[in-house]
Amino acid sequence: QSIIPPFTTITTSIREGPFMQEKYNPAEIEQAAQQHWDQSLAFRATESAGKPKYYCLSMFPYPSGKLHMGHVRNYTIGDVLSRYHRMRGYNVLQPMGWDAFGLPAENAAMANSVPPAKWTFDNIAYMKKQLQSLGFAIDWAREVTTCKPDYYKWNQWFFLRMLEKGLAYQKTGVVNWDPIDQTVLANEQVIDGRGWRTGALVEKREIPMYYLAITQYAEELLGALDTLPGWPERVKTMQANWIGKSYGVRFAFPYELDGKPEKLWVFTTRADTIMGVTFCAVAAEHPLATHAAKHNPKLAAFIEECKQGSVMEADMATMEKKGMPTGIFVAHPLTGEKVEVWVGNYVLMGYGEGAVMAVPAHDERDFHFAKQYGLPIKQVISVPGQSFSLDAWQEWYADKEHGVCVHSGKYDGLTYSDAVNAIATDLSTKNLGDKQVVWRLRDWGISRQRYWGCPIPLIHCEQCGTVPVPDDQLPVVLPEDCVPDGSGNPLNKREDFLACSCPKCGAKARRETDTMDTFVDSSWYYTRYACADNGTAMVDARAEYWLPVDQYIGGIEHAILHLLYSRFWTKVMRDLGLVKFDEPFKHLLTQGMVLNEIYFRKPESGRIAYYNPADVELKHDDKGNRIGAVLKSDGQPVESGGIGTMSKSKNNGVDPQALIEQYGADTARFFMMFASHPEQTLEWSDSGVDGSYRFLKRVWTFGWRLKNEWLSKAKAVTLDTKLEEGLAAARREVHGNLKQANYDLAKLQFNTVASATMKILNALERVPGAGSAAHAAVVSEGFNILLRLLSPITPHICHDLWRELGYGDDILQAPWPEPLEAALAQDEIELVLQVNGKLRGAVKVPAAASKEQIEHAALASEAAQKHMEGKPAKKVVVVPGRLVNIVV
RNA sequence: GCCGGGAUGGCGGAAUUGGUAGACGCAGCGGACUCAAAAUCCGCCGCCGCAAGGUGUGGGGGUUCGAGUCCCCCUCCCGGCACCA
Repeated sequence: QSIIPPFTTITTSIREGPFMQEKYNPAEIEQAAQQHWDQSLAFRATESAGKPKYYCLSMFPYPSGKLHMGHVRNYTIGDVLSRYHRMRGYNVLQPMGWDAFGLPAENAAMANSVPPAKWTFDNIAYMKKQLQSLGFAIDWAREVTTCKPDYYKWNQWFFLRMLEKGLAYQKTGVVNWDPIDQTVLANEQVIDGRGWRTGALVEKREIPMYYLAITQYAEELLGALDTLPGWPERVKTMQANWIGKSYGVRFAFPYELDGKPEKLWVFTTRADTIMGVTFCAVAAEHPLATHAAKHNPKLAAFIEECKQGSVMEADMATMEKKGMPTGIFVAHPLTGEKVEVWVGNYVLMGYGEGAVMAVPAHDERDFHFAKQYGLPIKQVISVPGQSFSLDAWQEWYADKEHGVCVHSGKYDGLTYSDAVNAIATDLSTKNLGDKQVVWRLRDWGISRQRYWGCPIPLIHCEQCGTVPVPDDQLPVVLPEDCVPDGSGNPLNKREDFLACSCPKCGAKARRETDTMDTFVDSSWYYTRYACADNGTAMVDARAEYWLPVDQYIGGIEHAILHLLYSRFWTKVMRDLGLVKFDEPFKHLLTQGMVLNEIYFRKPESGRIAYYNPADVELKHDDKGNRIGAVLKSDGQPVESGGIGTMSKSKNNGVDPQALIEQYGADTARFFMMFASHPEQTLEWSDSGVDGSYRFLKRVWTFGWRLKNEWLSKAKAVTLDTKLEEGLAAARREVHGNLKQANYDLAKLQFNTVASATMKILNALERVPGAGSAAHAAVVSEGFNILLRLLSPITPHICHDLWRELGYGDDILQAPWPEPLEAALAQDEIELVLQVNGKLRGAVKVPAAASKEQIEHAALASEAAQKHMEGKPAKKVVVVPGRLVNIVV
């Protein structure tokens, strides 16, 4: 239970007394510091400065209501980097904005009968205040809000440019359809295959949509990953796998339909197994399936069944694989053998050809499918030393590295690549196929049948068809007073929005009511920060100064979609001549998620109730092991649901506002940095916050003791003279920790930087000889370093103490601290002594000792003699500066 | 299911990338101050053991003088899977 009093109970200031220390009052000093930064326009960024630029960008928030811990973590990381680089002499830009379109606003509208616009703008106002109270060094003059016409106008303008270039086009796409509400559902709104509001079984439905041709950039998006050394390997790997370049063979099974010759096209990466094909499978929507179903009611019913369920890939991959024969046979392209075509619920129409060849002997899914339906299995690959059996699937059946062709006629004995080449050549000769590169990446469908998004700037005219809105009529403004009711897009009922005249013929026409995917908004906002005030162009020369972003920071959950779309958008902007850079983000830091415990009770009937961890008390045994948990309010047990990301649905969020109000922004920021490595998940802990607050109180108290008791004596001594060992040791610790902290900062490992500041304060508190001039000098030097090292993490307290101690007017202007080699130097060092790899003691040697001298000292040591038990040393391993290991 | 990541004391985490495992902090225990409590300060704190010592980084195997770190196999957890953002 926390016992730190809230700000309101803190007594008045007592600065006047010479030996009195003011109580640490974060509310007061944080407000004063923030006011100082505001008034001095400290974070206003301009292009003209003759310093290297550093554009530090955090992913902008969705204005969901209030900040959550993930935001605090994200923006603290960004702010630490911004302030650090600023002190390093960079011209820093750190902007902020709002990813303001999206589904939650419509849900809130339905729940509260408030228009999404009002809800969104209210949230923005509140969250902006919160961000300001955290003291982030943001240039608010560049704020961008994606739901405002001055921003989304350029989405529309750019979409029209892409349309002209053929990079935007129309085709049909499959969506989740709720048959009761008669509306399209987001994947998130489909729960166990049913609509979240109606409970109706969701259907797949094909509707016309607009797509952006990201696949035209697949090659560059993949290849350019190599030009991004500042990106984490894991993100690059995920993107490369997502783009998914694969080499294979596209080929056809010829057949006759109503007397006419036809071809069933498929694609495979395993053409070497083509002689093992025993059937084909097509998607339910495949024309061949439709044809076969005409006179086959059972098949028609099965196809209907396949159309049920969600469109999510995870669902498709985990569902039970089902199929039904069509009764249609095609010819094997090489042998001419008859091969039956099946409809399979696992074949996707939207991917590849919507049809696959099946080789049950060498594909795991086909194997199980064949076993289930009693289809033939024909082995055509063999691995030496392994024997094929129909009983169970074996990993090696799909091994292309060690396998060779068997039972494959002229291809027998060929390895994977030789077989693929030979078979592709033969298919090509017959005009039935060829080698082909295929991509897993699909074009980006941007149409959303939703209200709260950027209108797609198109007009439907009965005479002229679909006509783009002319540039001079942009933006197509979204009405801001609609309240959605869950039954489709309310724009369809807005005559004032719908009614327009055709730009071509002038006749009465209808506006397109689909809006854009919100990923469009976030694909280029980082460019707009450079020129947010430009009303006549999407970007201008200032973008060339600031971009690309030097450091981008955001959640790992965006590793693929957002980051890939942004890279794509940048390349299109470049090809349209708007910018000159190829990649938007030079360095990327993907922060881990913020997690918390989940507690719940499951009543015998009714819904699960989740309880916030703050309302739950844990029971421990004598040794501190957890033995249970009870709800504080009624003392009855609750069940543990493990840990998970903070979310409304699991009721395990922690409100940062309470944290800021109770402890102050500096404590919140320090704890966020201290609790874990920025790239790892962070498990929330209330008690850890107390420790951070205690540390800042100690910093404060130490600062005031220094000012009141010691500082005046510090000038009497210069630190280049030889210091007494206790003082020299303290100084070594300060500079050693600074050195380590600078090393860690370069690795963006802020948790150990925070630790280093704690170690430095610990060292300063132990400096011997308080009252002497030498003590004062060592302590003042150390504290000066501490304040600068700590200032990016906890800027307010450091700002205040820096001025109080007279170190300068503004710590923002101070240079970054560097360790002094002279302070680190040591005459004698201690090495770890091991015998047979086990720790047995230590040896002291002169810092400059040679390998032989170290060996000698080690062998002569008492600890070594004891543990060698008189046996001769077989080998002595010396690791300079670390250890010596004697092997006997 | 597929792709990516993770697992270290009672807890969050550290370990200079193969060299003292547990830095720093939280919790706990003991003590000082106090009429008392809070705050603050000092000390102890992986596990087993009185100790000597042994043992220990999710589990199993391997490489090495030496493995949390490298290799192989397995388990569990987290993120993403194209309409949550």
